[in-house]
Amino acid sequence: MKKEKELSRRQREKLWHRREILQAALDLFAERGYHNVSMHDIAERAEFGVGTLYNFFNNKEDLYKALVMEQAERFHVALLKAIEEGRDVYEKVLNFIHAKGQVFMASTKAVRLYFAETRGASFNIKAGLETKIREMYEQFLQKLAAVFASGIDKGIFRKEDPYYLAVALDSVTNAFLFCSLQDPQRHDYGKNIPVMTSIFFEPVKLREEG
Amino acid sequence: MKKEKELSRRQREKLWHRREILQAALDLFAERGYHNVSMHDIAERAEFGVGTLYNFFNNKEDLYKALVMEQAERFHVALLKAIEEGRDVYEKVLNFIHAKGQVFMASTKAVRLYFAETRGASFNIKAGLETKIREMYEQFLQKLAAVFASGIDKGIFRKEDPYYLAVALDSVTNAFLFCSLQDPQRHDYGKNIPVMTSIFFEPVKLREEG
Amino acid sequence: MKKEKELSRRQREKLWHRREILQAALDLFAERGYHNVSMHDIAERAEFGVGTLYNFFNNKEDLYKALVMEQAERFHVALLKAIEEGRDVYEKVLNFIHAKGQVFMASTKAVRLYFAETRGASFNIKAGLETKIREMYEQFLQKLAAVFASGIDKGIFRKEDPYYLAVALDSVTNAFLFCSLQDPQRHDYGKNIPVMTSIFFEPVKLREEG
Amino acid sequence: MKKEKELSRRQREKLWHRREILQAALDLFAERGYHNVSMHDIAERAEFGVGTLYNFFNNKEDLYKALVMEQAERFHVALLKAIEEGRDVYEKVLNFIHAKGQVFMASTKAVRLYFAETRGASFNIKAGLETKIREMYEQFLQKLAAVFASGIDKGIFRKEDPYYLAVALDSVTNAFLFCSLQDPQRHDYGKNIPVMTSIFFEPVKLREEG
DNA sequence: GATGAATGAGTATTCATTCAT
DNA sequence: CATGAATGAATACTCATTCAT
Repeated sequence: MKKEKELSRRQREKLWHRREILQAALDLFAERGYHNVSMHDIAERAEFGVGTLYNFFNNKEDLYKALVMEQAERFHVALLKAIEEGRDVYEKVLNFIHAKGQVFMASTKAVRLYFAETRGASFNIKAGLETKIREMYEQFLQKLAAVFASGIDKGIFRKEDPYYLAVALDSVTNAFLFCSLQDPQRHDYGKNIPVMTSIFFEPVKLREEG
Repeated sequence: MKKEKELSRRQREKLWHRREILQAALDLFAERGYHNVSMHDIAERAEFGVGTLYNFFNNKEDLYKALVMEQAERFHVALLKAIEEGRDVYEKVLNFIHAKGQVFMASTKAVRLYFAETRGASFNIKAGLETKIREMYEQFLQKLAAVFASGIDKGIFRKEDPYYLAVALDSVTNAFLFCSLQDPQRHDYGKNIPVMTSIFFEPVKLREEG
Repeated sequence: MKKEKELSRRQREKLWHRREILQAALDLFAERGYHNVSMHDIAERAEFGVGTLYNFFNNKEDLYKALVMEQAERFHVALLKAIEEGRDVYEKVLNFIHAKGQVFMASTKAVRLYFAETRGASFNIKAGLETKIREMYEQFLQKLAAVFASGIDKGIFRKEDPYYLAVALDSVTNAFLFCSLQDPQRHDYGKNIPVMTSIFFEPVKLREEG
Repeated sequence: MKKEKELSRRQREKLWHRREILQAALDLFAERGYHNVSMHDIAERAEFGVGTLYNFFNNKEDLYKALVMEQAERFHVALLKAIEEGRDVYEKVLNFIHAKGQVFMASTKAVRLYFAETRGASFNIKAGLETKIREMYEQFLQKLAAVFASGIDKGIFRKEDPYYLAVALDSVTNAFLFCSLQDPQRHDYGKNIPVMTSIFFEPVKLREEG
C-alpha cells in the first residue's frame, strides 16, 4: 500500500491538470476580469474541453474562488513568514515591506485579482470568499499589529493604536505597489522603501536601534 | 419672458428624470456591481420603461460612465476645495482629512463605485473612463503634493518626496474609510484622525505651528 | 363658398407636408429598404416630429403603401399613356419602350421600390398592396397584349400568344433597365432599344410598315 | 479503419444538423422574408435550441448568406451544366430553358430567395453576398452570351450583341417562371417554351437546323 | 395640427451548464 | 476521465406607437 503522500499516476495527472486550468483562469481573469471571461475561454486556453472543467470545479464561481483562495493563501503565507522571520521589530517590518514588494511584483496577475477582491468590485460573486479572505487578512493585521505593539514599547514607533498603524502600513505598501504596477517606469517600489520607513519609524530611535 | 438660464418645463423635467435614473443606477451598481445589474433592473427601480433609459444614455456603459464621472467629479471638487481653503499647510491637510471623511461617509454608495474604479476591478468596461479619472486623481495628487512640499520647507513634514507623501496620506485615509465602511461599529474614521496626523506631521513642529 | 378645387391655406399646407414626408420616405426606403428605416429617420429627414407622421398615416405600413401606390400609379399612367398615344402598333410599342426608359431612369429611387414590390422580397408587409398593384399590372399587360394581338394580325409580330409576348417584352425592358441602374457606364438602355425591336418585331414586316 | 473521406459519426451528425437548420431557415425566409423571421422561429422549426444555431453560424446574417449562397450555387451549377451539355447551339439554349424550368419549379422556396437577392429588395443585409452572386451571375451570362455568339455566326440568332440576347433570354425565362409561381393554374412554363424559342431563334434557320 | 418623451413588446446574441458518447 | 454539441434563460438594445402639452 502506498504511503499517504505518494500519489498514483492518475492522481498526479489530475492534480497537474487542475493546475493548468487554474493557471489559464488566472491569466484570463487578470487580463479581462471575471465577467469578461467565459468557461470556453478558459477551457481553450488550458487546452481542455469545457466539460473537463466541470470535473474539477462545480461551476465558474467555484473555479474562481479556488483560484483566488490559492493566491491569497500564497500571499498570506509569504507575508506572515516575513514578519515572523525578522529577529527584531525593525527587521520584521522591513522584511514585510520587502517581501510584499517581491511577492507582489513577481505575480502581478494574481495581484490584480487580490486587489479586486480585497478592495474591490466583484460584489456578490463570492459570498463565502469574502469572509474567508477577510479572516485571513484580519489574522495578518493582528500579527502585524503585535509587531507594532512591541515596537511601541521600545519607542521605535509612535504611540498610536498598533492595529491602525498596521492598517496604515499595509495601505501605504499597497498604494506604492499600485503605483508601480500602473507605471513601472515612473514609480519604483524599491526606491520608496525609505519613504515608508521614514513615515512609520520614530526618526531618533531609527538610528539608535539600527 | 424667460431668462436664458431658465429652462422650459420640459427641459427641467427631462433633467429631473435623468437624475432619477442615475440615482437608481447608483443604488443598484453599488449594491450588486456593474455586471449584476440589468437595464431592466434600473428601469424598474427608476420607475421608467427600459426604452426611456436609452433616450438619456446610448447604452449601459455610457450610463455607467456618466454615473461614475459625476460622482468622481463631486469628490474631486470637494477634496480640492478642502485643500485650497485651509489658511496654512497644517489646516489644509487637516481639512483634507476631515473633508474626505465627511464626503465619503455621506455617500457610501458612490464610494463603492469610486473604489471599484480607482483601485479596482472593472476592467475593459471603461476605456475612456479610466484615463479621465486617473487624470483627475493625478491632478489632485499634485495639489496635495504641493502642500506637502510647502510643509517640508517649513519643517512640518518629513523630508521625503512630497508626491509619495501625498500618495501615502491618500491611501491611509482610504484604508481608514474602508474600515469604517466595512464595520462602522468597530472602526471610527473620526477617532483615527489623530493617528494620521501623528504619522504624517513632524511631532515637534506639530505643536509649534499649532 | 370655395369651389371644390380650391383648397384653404390649411389644406394646401397639409398636402404639402404630406408630400414632404413621402419624399423623405422615398429617399430612405430606396436607400436602405423598408426594415432598415425607422419612423424617426423619416421624421428627421422630413423635418417633422414623429408624432406628425401619425397625423398623416395610421402606421409605418400605411405610409409605405401610400408611397408605393403613388409611384406605381405614376408609372402605370405613364406607360398606359405611351401605349395609347401611338398611332399604329409599331409606334405604340416603341413609345412604350421609350417611355419606360425615360420614366424609370428619371426616378431611380422609385424604381427600386417598384422592383422590390413586383419582383420582390418584401413579403407580408403589404397584403392589400400586392393585390392592387398586381391588378394594375395585369390591366397594363392586357393593354399591351391587345397591341400585340393587333400587331400579329398585321404580321408585325410572331404568331404567339399576345399575352406572353407582352410579358416577355415587359421583362426584357425591365432587365435592360436593371442593367442600366446597376452600372450606367457599361449598360445604356437607349442603345439596347434596337435589340428589343429586333427581338419582338418580325424582321420583314418591320421594314414594310416602318 | 476509416478512409479519409469518411467522417466520424459526430461529424456526420453535425453536418446533418446543419442541413436541418438551413432547411428550416429556407422554409421560413421564403414564407416571410428575412426581417419577419426570428432566430427563435428558425430554432423552433428546426427543433433545436436557439443557442445551437450559433454553433453553426456566427449570426443571423451569416446563416442567411450561407443559405442563399448554397441555393445560388445549386442553380448556377445546374444552369451551366445545361448549357455545356448540349451538343449544338440549338440544344444548349433549349437545355437551358428546360433546365431552368425544372430546377426552379422543383424548388420554389429557394427561387423566392434567389429573386429577392438578384433582383431585389434585401438591401444592406448582404454586402459580400451581393458581389459574389453578381459575379456568379455575370459568369453565367458570359457563358450564355458565348452560345449566342456562336449561334449568330451560324445564322441561328439575330445579329445583335450576344450579351444582351443572353440578358433578354434570362429575363424572359424569369418572367415566365414568375407567372407560373404566382398562378400555376393559369400559367404553364412548359407551354411557353415555344414562345421563347420563337422569339429568340431566327424562324427560318430554326427549321433548317432542327 | 405639431411635438417628442415615454413606452414595452420583440429580437439577436451570449454563456454557464449538462450529458451522451 | 475527457469531450463538445446542445441547451435556454438571461440581457442589451430597438423601434413603432401613444398621448399629454
